[in-house]
Parts: sequence; C-alpha cells; structure tokens
Amino acid sequence: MGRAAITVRVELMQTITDHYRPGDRLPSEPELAAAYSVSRSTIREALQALETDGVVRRIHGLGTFVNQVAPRVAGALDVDLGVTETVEAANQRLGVQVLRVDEIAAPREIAERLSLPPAGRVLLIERIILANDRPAAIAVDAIPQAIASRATTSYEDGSVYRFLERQCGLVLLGGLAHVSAVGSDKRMARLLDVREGDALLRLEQVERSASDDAVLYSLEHFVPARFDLTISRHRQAGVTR
Amino acid sequence: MGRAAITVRVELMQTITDHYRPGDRLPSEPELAAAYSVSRSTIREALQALETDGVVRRIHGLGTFVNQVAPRVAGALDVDLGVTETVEAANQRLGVQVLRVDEIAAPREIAERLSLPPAGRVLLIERIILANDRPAAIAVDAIPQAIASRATTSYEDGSVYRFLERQCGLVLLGGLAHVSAVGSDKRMARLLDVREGDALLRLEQVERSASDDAVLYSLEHFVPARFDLTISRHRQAGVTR
DNA sequence: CGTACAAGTGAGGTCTGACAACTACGGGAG
DNA sequence: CTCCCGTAGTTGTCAGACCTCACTTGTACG
Repeated sequence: MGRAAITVRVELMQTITDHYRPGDRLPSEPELAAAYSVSRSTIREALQALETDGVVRRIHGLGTFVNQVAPRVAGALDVDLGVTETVEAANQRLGVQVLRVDEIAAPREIAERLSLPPAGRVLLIERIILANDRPAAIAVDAIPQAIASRATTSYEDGSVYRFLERQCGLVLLGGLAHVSAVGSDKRMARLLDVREGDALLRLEQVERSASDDAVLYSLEHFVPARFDLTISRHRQAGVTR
Repeated sequence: MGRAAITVRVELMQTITDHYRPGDRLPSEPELAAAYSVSRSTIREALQALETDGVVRRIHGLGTFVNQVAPRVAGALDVDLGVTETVEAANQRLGVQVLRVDEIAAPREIAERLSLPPAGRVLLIERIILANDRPAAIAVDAIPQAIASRATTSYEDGSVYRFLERQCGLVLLGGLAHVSAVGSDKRMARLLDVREGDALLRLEQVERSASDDAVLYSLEHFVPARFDLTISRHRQAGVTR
C-alpha cells in the first residue's frame, strides 16, 4: 500500500530543509515517486502543497526548485494557534497564569461577534501568558455556554484550542484575525509589567467550526518586545499581474 | 484540450462564492470534472488548492464541503502585497505622497537585512499612504542599487512591488514579515496626524526573489484606527495532534 | 566562420481508467 | 429492538500514456 500524500509531504519537507539549499533543483517527479515508493500523482499532490506553502516553485519544462525556506511555525500568526501554542512553537519557556474562569452573561460586543442573543451566557477565560518568566501576553477567550457544556471535564489551564478540540470534540478550521495596535491601559500595564501607554499588539479573532458555528471569541494583547511574531507572506499563485 | 488547473480553480472559487453556502456539499469529483470538461486529476488539483486556502474541506468517503469563506484580500496581511496594493484591495480611495526617493549609503541595520556590505548603496523610498484622504501608513522601502539599476525607468510613484516586478523584471515570492507595535515618535505623529505616543502597527519585511537574493527591505507603520488589517489563520492540514 | 533554424532531450501538465479505503445507510438475523 | 454486515457513493491512490514547454545540440546555410 502506498503511503499517504501527507506523509510524503512531511518527509519531503524534511529532506528539503536538510539536504537542499535555495535555488537547488529537486529530482524529477518520476524519480521522487520511485524514491518514496508512491505514484507520481501522490508526489505531485505533495509538491503542490509545498508550492502553495511557498517552499518550492515548479516551472513547466524545467523542474521543481527550492525557494528560500521560511522557518515555519515559530511565533507564526498566520497559522491557527492560540497564544499558548504559539509560545510553545517558538520554543520558549511557557507559563500560564489563569486570572479568571467564569460563566457570565456576554458583554454586548462579544455576544455580537459570537452571534449570540444579547446577554447570552459564555465561558470567559482570562489568562496571562509568560514567555521565559516574563509576561508576554494577556488573552481573553469566550466560549458559548452551549459549546463549553459539551466538555467532559471543565477547563483548568493550558491551551484553549486543545480544550475545544479534545474536550468539546470540535473540528477547528481557523478564521479571520484582526490585527491592530493599542496603547496599554492602566490595568494591562500592571498585569504585563509595562508602562501605561506602551504600545501593544492586539489580535482579535472569531474561531469557527466546520459547521460554521462561532465557537470562540479571542482577544489577545502581546508585548511586542518580549515575543517575536511573524507572518509568512507569499504571492497568490496564479494571480495575473 | 483541457483547460489549465488554475483556470478551473478560479472558476470553481467563483461558483462557490456565488452559489454555495458554508456547510454545503459540492458535487462529486467526477461530476465536477464533467461539468468543467476536464479530467478528474485537474479537478482534484484545483480542489486541493482551495483546501489549503481553507475554502473547502475534503473528507475521505464523504465528499467536499464548503467552509466559511473568508472575504480574501481585503486588507490582508498574509498575502504578499505592499501598502499601496493592500489599500487598493480594500477598495479604499488611495493616495500616495512620496516624501523622498534617494540613492544613499544604507544605514547599518538595513544593510544587514539586505545582506549588503556596510554602507552599500540602496535606493531608499519613503512614502505616506493615504486611505480615504487621511494618512494611514508611512512606508520606507530600500532596494539594493544593483537591483534598482536594472529598471528601465526610475521609480516615480505607485506600488514598489509593481516597480520591482515590471521595471526590474523580478519574480517576487514573498517572505517573513515581523509584526509589532510601537508608539509614534514626534516625526511620525506629525506626518500621520496622530498624537505622539499613539500606538502604531509596525510591519518589517525582507522580500526575496526566486534566486534567494534579498531585493527589498520594507518597513511600514500603520495607523490602526484608519485601516483594518486582517490575517487569515487556518490549521495546518494534516498536523496530527 | 558565424548565425539561424530544426530536431532532440527531459522536465512538468493533463488525460484515462482502474482499484483501494472510507463513510453512511439500510436490511436482515438474532 | 439491537447488532451486524452488505452495499452504494465518495475521496484517495495507482499505473501508464500523451501533451506542452524550455533548453540543448546539431546541422545547414549565408
């Protein structure tokens, strides 16, 4: 039985980062297919995924070439991770300090974002995330009570994303995040150990499940100096210029 | 002759946004192949691209389903666009005010980022971008002189990206952008018509060409209140947990 | 001798048909 | 009524062939 395309993709990615440099040409598709013991279709699928990820570049009649490889998923903002997972991915020492876990009536703004009736009940979680023992972010997460009540055990600490996926049995897809910058107010300044008015990076997002239900409202404020956040930008394939 | 996969992908995307709602199931791959007069391989390639873009979700044995479709490329930070193109994409009234276009010796920091020798010469462009007649961003772009001198005509105004692609004949791939937040200094406050100390969104990026040459250093400061910037976040396909 | 055109080579792009693996549904046995 | 298993429909993978494109090489002609 042939291995899955996703397996080949991961192995290929590993091989590329280990043995190839930007500009190098990869072996031809039939050669790769033989090397990985899969069909050419599977190799092509893996290569296409790598191409849309910006790792390689395929040119008709010439070959497949390695691009400048971005060190992915280290403080990345464009993959769907919560703050805790983001800090973990960047290999920083992680600490989480839970400020509150309450079931409350949602403030108007959150209720709107989650498509709940006014004052609908949500599970509200407020945490401070420590990276290398210094406060790096403050995160407010709100989960509709209808979703949170599915959980087998109540939220304690750790990643809210993992809680939703593992405890509530949800499939998360991602969503649009609004990124902005604000000055720190008095409370945040105290909690994050910065001066009042210092600029913070603000990330607001509504997470949706596969069935298009809003399952998580998330508002995060990062201290930019203590955590390096990156996004991978690449050209849309096939967009005519 | 069958049409190209990229064509099918664009048409499929259009059809989905026009005629399908989140959660809907698409016709089966053989049906789509017949409908678009291409082979199943081509349809699958298009569907895979849409899946990695987060538009659809394929489930083995069940079908292909439409996700919540993100309104793409409107103030998006995760696609590789300059400020001017970003403002254009968001359908805002665009204005560009060029502050300076100079060939200078690169400051140490910029020289490092561009892998130039100390005090290597760069074409430095500083602009203010107006959205709806209000200053929305200030952008500093530095292009190595070796690159800029390829241009058929010198830079006047408009998108620096278009200048690099059209005038210098480069193929741009994208790169990693560092996103941060800073307080406005006195000069920026005056230029952007904000108060000194007001939080600005800071985006720093080095753009690389296909041959892995650093071709553009870009530093942008956005006024968050005047321009809504979003990034599309989605789960990495196939990441086991 | 040099240039221009033609054929050759090898790469990715597409097509075809088949089979494997998986999911959901329904009918029949217990 | 419940459980098991077969079946239909879908995506995943395979194999082989041909097409299109970019570059290389060889050759004929000026």
